[in-house]
Amino acid sequence: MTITRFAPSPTGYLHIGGLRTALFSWLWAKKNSGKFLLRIEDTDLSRNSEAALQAILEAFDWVGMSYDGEAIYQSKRFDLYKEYIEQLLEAGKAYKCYMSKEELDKLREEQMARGERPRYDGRYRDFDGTPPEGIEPVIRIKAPQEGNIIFKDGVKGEICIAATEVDDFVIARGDGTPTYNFVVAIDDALMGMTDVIRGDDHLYNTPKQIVIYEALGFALPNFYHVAMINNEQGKKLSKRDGATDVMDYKRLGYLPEALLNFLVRLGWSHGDQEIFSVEEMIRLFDPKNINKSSSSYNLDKLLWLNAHYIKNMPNKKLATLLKAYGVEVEGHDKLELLLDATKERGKTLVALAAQINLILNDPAEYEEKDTKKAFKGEAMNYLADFAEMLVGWEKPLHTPPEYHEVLDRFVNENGIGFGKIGQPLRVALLGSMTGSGLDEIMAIIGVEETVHRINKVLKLHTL
RNA sequence: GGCCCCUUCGUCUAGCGGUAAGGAUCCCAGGUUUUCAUCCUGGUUACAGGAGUUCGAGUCUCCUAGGGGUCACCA
Repeated sequence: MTITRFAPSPTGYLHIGGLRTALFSWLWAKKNSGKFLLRIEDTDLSRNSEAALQAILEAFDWVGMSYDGEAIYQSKRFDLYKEYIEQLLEAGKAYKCYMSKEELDKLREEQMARGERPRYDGRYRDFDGTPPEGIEPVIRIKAPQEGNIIFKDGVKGEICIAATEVDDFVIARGDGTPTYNFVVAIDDALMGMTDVIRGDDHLYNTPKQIVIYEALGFALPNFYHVAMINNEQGKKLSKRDGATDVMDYKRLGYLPEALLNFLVRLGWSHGDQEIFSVEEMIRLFDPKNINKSSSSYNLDKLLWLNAHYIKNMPNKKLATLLKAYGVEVEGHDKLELLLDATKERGKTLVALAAQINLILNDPAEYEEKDTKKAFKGEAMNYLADFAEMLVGWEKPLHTPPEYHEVLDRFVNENGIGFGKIGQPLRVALLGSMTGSGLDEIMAIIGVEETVHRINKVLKLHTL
């Protein structure tokens, strides 16, 4: 069975890049009817926050991803790690190092001064003398001192790193708490991980973890290192580049399906296909199609995807979502008409909400330029006459075509072009010259409101 | 700096020794639309550079350049 995981450290919100690796892992597990597990990497007791964990779960929930079983907290497994440390110590595969921090710093300084790479010199590797007083020793793993550590990366191919690049790194601190690379290896092995999909920045941790796997006799999982997401300038993504918190995208009016679709195409592809439902992603995803190179993101495409998903979303669902953006239209009797008339114009839920508000409320202000253009010549007279025609209309007025008939008659009777009444009417109704179709707008707000908005304009412009 | 990884239109990407180097987005033009948007049609733009292997290279090898990652008692 395929088992994957997402292993965040709870130090902040869920990053957009983190969501992508989580998505890849999740998809791969789902595709193979396997399991996707969540592990919280909180071994650094001083940096954890419960709020951060909640933020991660909230983001997962928003995009519709969920993990199997219970989340595993590394901070609750210290006893377990201790056992493995003891085991390694007894087997002579790890040892206590009594070097003080000061000594280590001094060593590094000397090495740097000589132009060497700072690394532990192994001075306690085979130590059997009397330990110095007053030092709480750290535990170091005995890493191989020669040869290469070779592993097959599912994305990058074969990776070969000289053993000399990996020194006897610390697996337990002076206070006895285990360190990152050690617990990752233990937990991935114990949790039965078959496929580890993670960021490229972990590539150099892999040989270290392999040292642990081998010392403990664990079987290696498949590793996949996904290249980073950069900003448009090709630099590391930072807060200055805009939204990096997944939940920011919700606030900005993006749909989770659009975000996932955008993310899945960042570094992964399936031929020329651009649009993927979650079901399709699950069916089609395969890490062998993950791109080797890093990608930079560009919001244009996300915006296009978002517009696509908004356009194709059932109105009822849209109405529910819109509530979070200050638009309450669920009970509106012209709901279908209202959303049909607006959803092709709003690329985000925020923009859509603004469109809807524009129709539902009489204009708070009128665009100066459009006003000048539209309210000239006979415009005011036409508007007044049109309002009159609407009020005196004897046939029912509910649907757009019924309103269209009024407009038609008006144009014919006055012998004018559509623009003569259309432009002033649009500005009167919306406050600007762009927007949804007039027939639709009138059908949505009704005769009374239409006349009200016309009169408001007449009053303003006859002063 | 050492080590590792990467390099096709501005951006996301297809390509898996023989293609007029394809798609998407963006941008531009035209059409549809009373406006705007949608939609449709068309267009501009790319194999980082240099050697080599080969009848033939975006695809394989090497070098150069550029970019990224990593070198903790952080994760």
